[in-house]
Amino acid sequence: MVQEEIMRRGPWTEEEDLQLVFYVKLFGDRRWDFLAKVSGLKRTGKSCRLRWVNYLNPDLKRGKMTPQEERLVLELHSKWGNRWSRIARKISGRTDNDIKNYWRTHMRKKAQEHRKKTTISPSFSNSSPSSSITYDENERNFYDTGGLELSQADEQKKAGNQEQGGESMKVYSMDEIWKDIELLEENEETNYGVYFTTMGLLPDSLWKDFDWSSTFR
DNA sequence: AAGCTAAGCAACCGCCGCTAT
DNA sequence: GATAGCGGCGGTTGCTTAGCT
Repeated sequence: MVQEEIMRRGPWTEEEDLQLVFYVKLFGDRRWDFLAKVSGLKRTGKSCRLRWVNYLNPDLKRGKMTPQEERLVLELHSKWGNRWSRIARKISGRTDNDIKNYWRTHMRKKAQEHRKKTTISPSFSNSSPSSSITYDENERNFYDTGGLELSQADEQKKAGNQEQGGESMKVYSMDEIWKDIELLEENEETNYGVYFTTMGLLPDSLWKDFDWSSTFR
């Protein structure tokens, strides 16, 4: 008879957090399945890893992205596309999830600005009055760029496909869109210094109250 | 004050690649 | 070499909070 252990799902409780931290300190942050079992947490190894990597790891930075970080994300994303973990490794204290979430929000905003622009100022759109691109498609285009490094091969393939596909509607390349975004960013650049000096990192109560120094020693 | 919408964040899912057996 | 198990990654979803009407 197989005993199916009922796994807990959803938000983590403070007790679970403390328990996980304790066992990670004890056994390290590698063997997640083992950790999940030995800790007695009714969570999967994956869930434990995710909780640690995205929340409990004391090396994580909390709070809003700094302008420097934002620029770095933009730069690296234009280079690597949606390789979130790779980007995250270059930005200390930020997780792939952080960056992914940031990008999603950021791109949603940009897509909206872009949409406004195209409705207010048709010149941007190279006068394509009956553009059949829906908002969702626009949003996805903004969100899901391949990155320069990774997409070059794809772009070549796509170019070939377009030729084969014959007549296709006018769609703006990501290069065009990115140029536009970069222009926007540059125009905003002068404000960054002000934001940077006034912006602090605001850890939540857990981080304030928890004695990490004694836990990790 | 209540309702609505957007933004932010945490967590899950499915897939893929690596590794041990 | 085949394969099962695990960790890691990217995509997506859903809940909470903040801001606006």
